[in-house]
Amino acid sequence: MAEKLTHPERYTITAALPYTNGPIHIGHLAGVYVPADIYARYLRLNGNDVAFVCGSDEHGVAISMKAKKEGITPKEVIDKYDGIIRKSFQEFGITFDNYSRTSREIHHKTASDFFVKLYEQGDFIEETTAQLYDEEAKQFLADRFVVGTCPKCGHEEAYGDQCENCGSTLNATDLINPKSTITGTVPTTKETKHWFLPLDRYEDFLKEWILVGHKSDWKPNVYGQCKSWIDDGLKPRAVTRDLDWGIPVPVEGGEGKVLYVWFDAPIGYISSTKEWAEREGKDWEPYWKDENTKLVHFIGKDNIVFHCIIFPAILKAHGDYILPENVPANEFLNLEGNKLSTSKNWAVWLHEYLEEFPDMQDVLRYTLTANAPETKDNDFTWKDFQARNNNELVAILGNFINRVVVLTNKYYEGIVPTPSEFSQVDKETLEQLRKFPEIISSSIERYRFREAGQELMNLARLGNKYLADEEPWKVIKQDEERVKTIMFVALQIATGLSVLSEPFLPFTSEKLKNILAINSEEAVSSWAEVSTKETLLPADHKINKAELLFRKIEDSEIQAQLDKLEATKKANENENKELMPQKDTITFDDFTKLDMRVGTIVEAEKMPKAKKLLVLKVDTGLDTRTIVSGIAESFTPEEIVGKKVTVLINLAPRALRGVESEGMILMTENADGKLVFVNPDEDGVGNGEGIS
RNA sequence: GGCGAGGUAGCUCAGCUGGUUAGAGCGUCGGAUUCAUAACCCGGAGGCCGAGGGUUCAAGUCCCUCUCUCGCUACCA
Repeated sequence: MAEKLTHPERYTITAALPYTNGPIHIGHLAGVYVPADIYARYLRLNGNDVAFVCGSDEHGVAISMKAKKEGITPKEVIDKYDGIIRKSFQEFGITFDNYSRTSREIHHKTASDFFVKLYEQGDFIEETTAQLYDEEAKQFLADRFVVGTCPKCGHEEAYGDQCENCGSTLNATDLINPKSTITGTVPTTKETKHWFLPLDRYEDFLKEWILVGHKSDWKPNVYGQCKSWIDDGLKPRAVTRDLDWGIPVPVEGGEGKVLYVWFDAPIGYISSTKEWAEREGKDWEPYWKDENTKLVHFIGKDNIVFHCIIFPAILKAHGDYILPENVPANEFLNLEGNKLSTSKNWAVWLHEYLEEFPDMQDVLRYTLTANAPETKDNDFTWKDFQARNNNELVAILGNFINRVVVLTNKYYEGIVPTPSEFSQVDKETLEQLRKFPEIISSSIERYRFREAGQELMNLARLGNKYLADEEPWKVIKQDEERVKTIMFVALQIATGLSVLSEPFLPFTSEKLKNILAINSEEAVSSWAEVSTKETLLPADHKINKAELLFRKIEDSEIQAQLDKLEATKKANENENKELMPQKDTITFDDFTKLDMRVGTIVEAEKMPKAKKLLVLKVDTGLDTRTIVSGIAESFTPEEIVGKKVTVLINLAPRALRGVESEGMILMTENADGKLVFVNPDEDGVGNGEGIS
C-alpha cells in the first residue's frame, strides 16, 4: 500500500526537535543531525526541492520542573538553551532551512488549529474525572503533587497515585486530608475533562501501512519496535493534561490545561515549515499535503513510537496530510564506554567542541558519521576521533589534495595542464571517478551514511593510488608531456572530491573549491555532473596555492579531553545527588508506631516472571517471615543469604505477584544507583533487636 | 517475565532470497617509494561468524534452546 516515490517532486526532511533542557551533544549529532544534514545537502546538490526543518521543543513538564527548581521562569530556561542550541547548530554547519521554536505564536496557532480540527471531527474521546485543584496555585494537581493520609493504612505521607507505606494504588481524590505540595494548601475537588486519542482506532491502518507496507524498506530496529507496539495492542492516549506550561487547550473546558508535548512537538515540524514558507514567499502546503512529496523523519530510537505510530495516527486522523515515507532512526551513542547523560554531564557538548576545536567541524562530522549507531549502539572514544582524523582525513584525503596541488603549482605554476593522449589507466581511472556519484548516492538513499562516507574516502584512495602508480615526479624527468596528462587526471579527481565531499564535509569542500578556484561556471557544480560532464576542471584554469585541509591532532589534545572527562567523573562521585527536601515534621508517637527490627535473611529466591523481585525469608527474632523486595537488579539471591538487615515488621502485609509480603527491608542507594542494605554492622546484634 | 534490536578479525563495520579457500577500513607486521602533513602505494599475519543442538549434499545465513548488550513493556522504586 505504501507506494514508493521514485521521483518525488519535493522533499520534507525533519530532524527531531531538541528539547530545551540542555545543550546539544555528540549523541544528538550522530543519531540525528549529522545524517539528516548529509541527506538534505545531498538532495539539494542534486537539484531537489528540499525543506529541511527543525526547531526547539520547549514545552512539557520537565522544563516546567527545571524552572521551578532553579527559581526561574520556564521562558528563561528555554531562551537560554534555545540560544545555545541554535548557535551551535549554525556554527556546526547544519543547514536547516528553518529552525523554529514551539513557543512561537505560529506554532501555538498551528497546534491549536490541529487540535480543534480533530476535536470537531470527533477524533477524540472525552473523559471527565474528579481531580484535586490547588486554588492558590490555580492549577489541577498531578498525582505526585499531592500528599495525604492513605485511606487503607492510615499512612500520612501517601502520594496521590500510590501509598509508599502499604503499596496500594490510590486515586488522589481518595486521600484523607490531602495537601498540595506546591503551596501546602488544602486542595478542593473539581471536575476536569480530558481528551484522549483513541489509538486503537488506527490499529488496522497502522498494521497495513507499516507491517505490510514498510516491511522491507524500514530499518529492522524501527520496524521491530513498531511491530512490538502494535502487537501489544494500542490504547487511548491522553492528549491534554493539567499543567500551566504549554499550548492551552483551545476548546470549551480546556482552561488550565495544555496539550501534551507528544501531541504538539511533531506538529512543530509543520509550524517550522510554515514559518519558512512565509519567509521565503512559498506555499507550505505541498510540503505536507502533496502525495509527490517525500517526507522523512530523522530521529533517535527513543522517538520511534512517536514518529511511526502516534504522529502518523494524528496525521491520518486529520486527513489532509501525507505520511512519512521513512523514519531512519538511529540507536544510541555512548562516550568512552558510558551512556551519554545530560544531567551527569557525561557528554561532549557541541558548543564546547566548537570552542576547543575551532574550524574543525568536519572532523567531528566525519567521526560521527563513521561511528554512527546505525544498527546498534556505538561508542565514541577520543582515541578513535584522533585516529580517524590523522589516519583518514589527514593521511588519505588531505594528503591526496595536497600532493596534487603542490605538484600542479610546482610544475605548472598552478595552471591546469592540457592533456595529450589518455592511457588505458587514465581512461579507467576517469571512468571509476564517474561511477562515484552513483555509488555514494546509492548508499545515501538507503540511509547508509557510514558506508557513503567510506566510499567518499575510497575516491581519495583512488587518487593516491593513481599518483603512486603513475609517479609523475619520476616521469617528469623523461616525458614532460605525459606528466601533463597525469596531473590533469589527478586534478579531475580532486575536483570530483570537492563536489562529492560537500554533504559530509561541507567546510572542507568549501576550502577545497577555493584551493581549486572553482567558483566559475566552467567547472562542475552538481552531483550528477561529476559523472556526466566531460571535463570537471578544464585545462588552463588557474588554481591557488596549496593549503592543508586538515591538521594532525596531537596526543596532548586527546589527553586534555580525557582529563576533562575524568574530572567530570570525579565531580559526579563527590557531588551528592539532588537530595529530597525534608519532609513534614512528625511526632515522636508517629515514629514509635514504626516497629523496625534487626533481621537476618535466611533464604532468598527469585520471584518468577518478575525482573526486580526477590522472595526472602527473614528471621526477625520473633518469627521467620516472607518478605518480597524489589532488589533483584542489585543482588543475586545467593549473595544475600545470611545478610543482616533492617526490617520494618509492622507494615501492613501486601500480596506482590501472589506472594504475601509481611514487612519491608530498608534500603538505600549508592552513587551508581545500586541498592545497599541499611544494616547493623556491629557484631553481636541479634535478630529481633528493636531499632530506635 | 513478555516483546524488539544487536552479538562476524585488536577496533568500527559489510555479508541480499543458505552454495567455491568469510570481506572492507583503521590498527599491527614486512616491503617499496619520496610529489606529499614520516604521509601515500604493495604485500603478510590475524576470524570455533556469542554458546549448544537440529534441518540440509551444503549454514555466518533457516529452526530450537541458552547466554551477553541495548531498548520498549509488565511488575517493581
